[in-house]
Amino acid sequence: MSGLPEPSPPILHVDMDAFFASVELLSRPELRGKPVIVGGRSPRSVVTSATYEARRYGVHSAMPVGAALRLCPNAVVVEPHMSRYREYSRVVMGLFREVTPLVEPLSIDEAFLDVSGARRLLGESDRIAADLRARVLAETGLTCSVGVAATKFMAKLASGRAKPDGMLVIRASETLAYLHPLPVRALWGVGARTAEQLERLGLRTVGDIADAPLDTVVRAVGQATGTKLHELALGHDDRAVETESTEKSVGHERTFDTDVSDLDELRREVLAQAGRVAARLRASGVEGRTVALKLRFSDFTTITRSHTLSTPTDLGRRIFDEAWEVFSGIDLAGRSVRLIGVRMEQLAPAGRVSSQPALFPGDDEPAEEWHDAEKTIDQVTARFGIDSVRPASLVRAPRSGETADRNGTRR
DNA sequence: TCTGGGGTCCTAGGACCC
DNA sequence: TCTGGGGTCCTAGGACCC
Repeated sequence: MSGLPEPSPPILHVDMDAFFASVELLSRPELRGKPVIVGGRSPRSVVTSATYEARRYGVHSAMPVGAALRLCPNAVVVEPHMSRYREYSRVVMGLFREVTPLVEPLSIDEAFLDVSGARRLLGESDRIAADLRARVLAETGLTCSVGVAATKFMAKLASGRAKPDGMLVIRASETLAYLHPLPVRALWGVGARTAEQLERLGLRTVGDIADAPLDTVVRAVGQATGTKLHELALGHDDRAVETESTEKSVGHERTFDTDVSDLDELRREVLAQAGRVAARLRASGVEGRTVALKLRFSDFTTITRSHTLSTPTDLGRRIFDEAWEVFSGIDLAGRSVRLIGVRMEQLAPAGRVSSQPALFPGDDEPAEEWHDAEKTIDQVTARFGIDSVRPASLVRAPRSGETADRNGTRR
């Protein structure tokens, strides 16, 4: 190595702290400092976000709200307001884009930033990160944590370890020393199952994976995952920050408060979901070719059945017809249904109307029932005060569990 | 008060084609 | 005649992430 100072690492990973819960605290300041859980009101809802005061009791995301309350009986449960979170997401992503156009949103509350170009103008990346954190707080009242590193994976790892309200820089020269003592679970893509398989082979730490022959890792977890993990463990990750992404599927699903065996009720749910999926496809300007139906039974076994159409569609009627056809082919064997969902896959940009050979029967004059479903969606959106000026295709019905909110628009 | 809802990616087998 | 080999599409399930 030369005597030149190491350049500051180019990748930032920004992660909002307890995002949903923190947004709720903005409108309920009296709850600040208290254990707060964001979760639905239904008996089967889970924790979607929790303040650090609640986490101290062992509460974490995806935990049933009931279980969380047993751990932390004083916690205040707040229902989620997705549209509000989306709005704050839009604002913070906008702040990120003032730093660099190279922003890759990973989810509603986190993003990668490539600041390799911005450094010239804005200073070293740790300085950029500190300024950005201050800016986000000043503009939104929300805190975030930032990881700064040479690669995406290391930046994400760093932000996780900086939480909450912190920042961590891992220089390229420090990567392996930092990485290798960590448990395999720290690798991106290693969950409970994969960790178990790796540990069965005596691979306990990231360093163990780095030292193991690639073959061994591949045999344990498969070709793709094995290759990826081995690379990550060696500190290799050449993925670029991608500003563009294309959606691969659009779906809705619902877990019933109590299991359902009534076919009419299931049919109505599929009808409503097909309509919402179709509306979202149209809003995104895409059509889908594969209709997938998902069922989860009382015993939690889950199946999916799909069918690929000869031509793509963004019409609720067609999606419903196909989904219900698929449903009819399933032997329920007397089981009742806990969850049902409809998803469209194989998405592609919608063809121009003129390229459509013809409307399908019923699309120009919807069946009575179909018409009712569309009306229901319109009523719901109207009831929640969604801007009626906006074209219908840009408005979607609130998700179940999502409460009334002024702005129900997507994006 | 057992286990959400939105997704992505991978695997594996069979069909089908060349 | 005992059966090749690769590529692509479709389908089902599962792991994982936030």
